[in-house]
Amino acid sequence: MNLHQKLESEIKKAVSKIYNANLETVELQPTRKDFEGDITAVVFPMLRIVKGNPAQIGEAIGNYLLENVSEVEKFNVVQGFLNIVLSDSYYLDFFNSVEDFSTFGHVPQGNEALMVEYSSPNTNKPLHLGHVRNVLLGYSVSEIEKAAGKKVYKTQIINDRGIHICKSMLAWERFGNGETPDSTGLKGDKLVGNYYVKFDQEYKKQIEALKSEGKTEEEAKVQAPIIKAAQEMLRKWEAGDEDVVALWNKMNGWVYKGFEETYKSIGVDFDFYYYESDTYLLGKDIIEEGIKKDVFFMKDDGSIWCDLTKEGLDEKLVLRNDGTAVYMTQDLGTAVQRVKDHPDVGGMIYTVGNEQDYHFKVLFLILKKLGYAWADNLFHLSYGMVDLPSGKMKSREGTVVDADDLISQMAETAREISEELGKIDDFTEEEKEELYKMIGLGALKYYILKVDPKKRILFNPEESVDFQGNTGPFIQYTYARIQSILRKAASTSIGDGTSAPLGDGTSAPLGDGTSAPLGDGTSAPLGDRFPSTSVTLSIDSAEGTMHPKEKKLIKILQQYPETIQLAAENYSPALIANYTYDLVKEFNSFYQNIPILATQNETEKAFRVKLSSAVAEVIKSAFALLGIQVPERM
RNA sequence: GGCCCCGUGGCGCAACUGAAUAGCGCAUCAGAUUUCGGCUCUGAGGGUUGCAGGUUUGAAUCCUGCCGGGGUCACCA
Repeated sequence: MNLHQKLESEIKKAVSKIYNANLETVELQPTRKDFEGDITAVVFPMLRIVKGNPAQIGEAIGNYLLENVSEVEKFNVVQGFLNIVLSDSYYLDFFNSVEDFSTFGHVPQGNEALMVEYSSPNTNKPLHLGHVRNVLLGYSVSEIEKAAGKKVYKTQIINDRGIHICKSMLAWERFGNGETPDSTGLKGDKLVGNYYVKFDQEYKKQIEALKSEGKTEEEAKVQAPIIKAAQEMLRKWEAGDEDVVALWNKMNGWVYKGFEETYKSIGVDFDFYYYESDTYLLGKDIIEEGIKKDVFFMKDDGSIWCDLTKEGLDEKLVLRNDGTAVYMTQDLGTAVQRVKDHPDVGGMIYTVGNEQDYHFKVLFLILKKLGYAWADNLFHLSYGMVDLPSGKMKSREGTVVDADDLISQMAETAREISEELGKIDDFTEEEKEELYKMIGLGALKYYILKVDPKKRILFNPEESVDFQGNTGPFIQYTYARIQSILRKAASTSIGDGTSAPLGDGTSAPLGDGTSAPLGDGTSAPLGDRFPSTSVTLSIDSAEGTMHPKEKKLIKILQQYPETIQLAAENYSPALIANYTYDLVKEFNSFYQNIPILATQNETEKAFRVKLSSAVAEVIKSAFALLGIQVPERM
């Protein structure tokens, strides 16, 4: 039982003892900044059950807690808010109880698996900024769910067949002159993407030509020879035509290689791949099953539908009258197939843009109606578009921000900034490149993940992404700085033995100059001694109090496990990002305001070093949940 | 038009799912280094939370109606 729960039950006890009433719930929240206290109990809701003056009730409960809960040191009541102050030793005990901050807050893996689908690209064009958002979200949510104790299978369904694929195949066949990634030095996905664009250009030309012959736009679109040829190619593919299938395999192979490079560069991976060419025929057996269960019905023309009007939606087609599958059929089939393949899967997350909100609403509803146990644990991780200042991104019109270009551009910006600082002049070129990429990616990932997925992002490539303030590099910088301190701490204690290596002339004047005024100026709420006997790392300096900045840091560290839990429940990397920022901001304030290595008292110094180290571990751990690496130096 | 999502200082975002004086970053202004990394820190100015009602002891948050932006209403995926 954690303290939160303990306080809750003690408050209930207090109310039942004093007022002979039973509280259903107790509202606890962190104390507001400008009031003294750590946790605040809100009295107002109790008034429904307990009659009286909120302030008096708060006072009575406070006194009860003071006597019965050892962690409670004092309290104050403001209006209907009971502000509870916890003792320093409570925080120290917590801090000392954590064995390893690098795994702190992570829950051991349970048996139930969650399948997370993300990326799911078409194989006719390279990945762009929109995919980047998708991939970052999917990967991060996977990591968060893992940390919260889920077994996670990362997967994607690759849209590797269909008319759009045939378009780039046809264009390559006609205009490609046998070009390959090797012969051109282009990444495979880029090469294929170029032919997709080429097809469209040719198609448009033909449409114009037909229009000038007096055809309407509609007619021209249907009659253009090149589109007919593409359709013919699709028919051949479906019939298993050897040449077409060979070409299809060859070109998709190029694309996959290109994709893998991009994924590797972004730093994401997958456990399983599903290909639409394998799954597009799935789902028909489910249709029959659905008819038997009366979930689906047949219309006069033989097409199969699902009636969702009772649920406030409309009727949805699930199978064409010629017996061929539609998008919904495939998704039904694929979902069921996934559980067949991996029976431990108890839920799925689909990372797909919000233009498909309706589709997934319907998909989930149908699966529920069909009675699958796991259908209650489906979540559409829906996210808004990434817009450019020029408007929407359109592959065919070349108005996209290419993922690979974007990554190298971010690294370039990182280089420019890094070189000014000049802290890594002794790095080799490769080390530098790696670092720039780490920082550039950190900026990009954080920029995208810190905002609510539902919101649209306007991405301006001109302005590039910030490196100061609430950004990835700011947090990476703080981590690197802590590492610098830890290196120094290690070298001083190893260097001269442990006896007196620390004074060395610098600490004396510094300690005097800075620590005294700060300690006094900000320590208003403190002034009490904690029992130094009961803790391994206590502070027995002259004052005998924990510095408010230290206490605040520990307080934030303590919130990490619940933050992971909350982020997992809400599928929200943004919560992790914001948490990390709060932690870092607090550390920087701590760092700026009180000495660490220059601390005179040895115990206190060791404590501060350990605290810094813990902060660094948590930064690293939290950033790993976002898929962002942190450098030892930068 | 029906349904869904979004609207918070100039800009970009928060607000622990209904609580105290709505926080933070960028930008602006004023300060801080005889200290461990100044990509830092301390402070100031800047808000009738799109508008109007309603519920509540209490609303950015819940309900209703508008306004603005986006999405979706395919036998495309």
